[in-house]
Amino acid sequence: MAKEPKLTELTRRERQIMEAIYRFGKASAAEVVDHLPGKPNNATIRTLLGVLEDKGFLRHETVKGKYIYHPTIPLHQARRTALNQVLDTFFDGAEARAVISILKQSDATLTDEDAELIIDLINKSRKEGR
Amino acid sequence: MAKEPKLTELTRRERQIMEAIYRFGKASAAEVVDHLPGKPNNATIRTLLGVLEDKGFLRHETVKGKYIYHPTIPLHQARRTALNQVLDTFFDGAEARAVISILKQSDATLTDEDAELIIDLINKSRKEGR
DNA sequence: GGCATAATGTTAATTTTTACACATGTGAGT
DNA sequence: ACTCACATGTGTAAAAATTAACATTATGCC
Repeated sequence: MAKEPKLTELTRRERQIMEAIYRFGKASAAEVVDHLPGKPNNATIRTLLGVLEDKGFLRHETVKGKYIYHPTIPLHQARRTALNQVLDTFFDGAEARAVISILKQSDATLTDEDAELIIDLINKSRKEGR
Repeated sequence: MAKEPKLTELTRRERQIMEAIYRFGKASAAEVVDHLPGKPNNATIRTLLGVLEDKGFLRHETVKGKYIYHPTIPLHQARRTALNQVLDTFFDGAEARAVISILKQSDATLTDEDAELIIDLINKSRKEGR
């Protein structure tokens, strides 16, 4: 079993697998292999799929004898975590807030404050640059 | 020596170190240790710093006997790579374009098309949601 | 200069990750 | 039901990553 899976603490292959599955929403072992750099051995991927399931990142359903894996962490939550990580590392506060605002469109509703901030930033960049 | 360093192909620790250094712009071995989860041994970090330098991700200058490490890949390029990775994995086309547009503010100037796209998306989300 | 403090480089050992061979199980068509 | 093709699970081995011990070199201050 697992508790509180953290997508940031995966090994390289594990991460590659999770990314592939998030891209497609779900995937079988063979499908994961097809979309992974280096086309690793099928058995290798199955091992790691099992590990990821144990760690609580994936669950599977059986369809005609095939295992179809799904992420347990919902897309909207995973994307938020992944993006926060990137923003914290590579962007400063104002830029990060602007990006976050845009993203709220998918999950929830943009607040007026968010929208104004973005518009301000856009106008500012228009004046300065060019 | 190195050739074409790819930030996406780092080990977990290596990645953590690079992230720490991008946050601060530069860092000594001791500073990296302080800001890393688990506070790993100083010697461990120095080994990895050496590896990262060999691989071409870092360079260092000597200041009063201390090594200060700097990323070789400039911030604007690293952020673009990191963000593209996240966008490709977790976001669909329209969302991704909107986010990218915002980011252009830091590197270059926003184009009119970019700005309009963002404003459209904002207005759309305002109408729909709420 | 000489000493204490703090930095580095190197090397080796442990732990973790990755890979694959082999045995077993499931499904579709004949 | 039989068989072929394709899935899966597991145990073992190889490769890679991570860790830290030890020796060396540099700095700052008396």
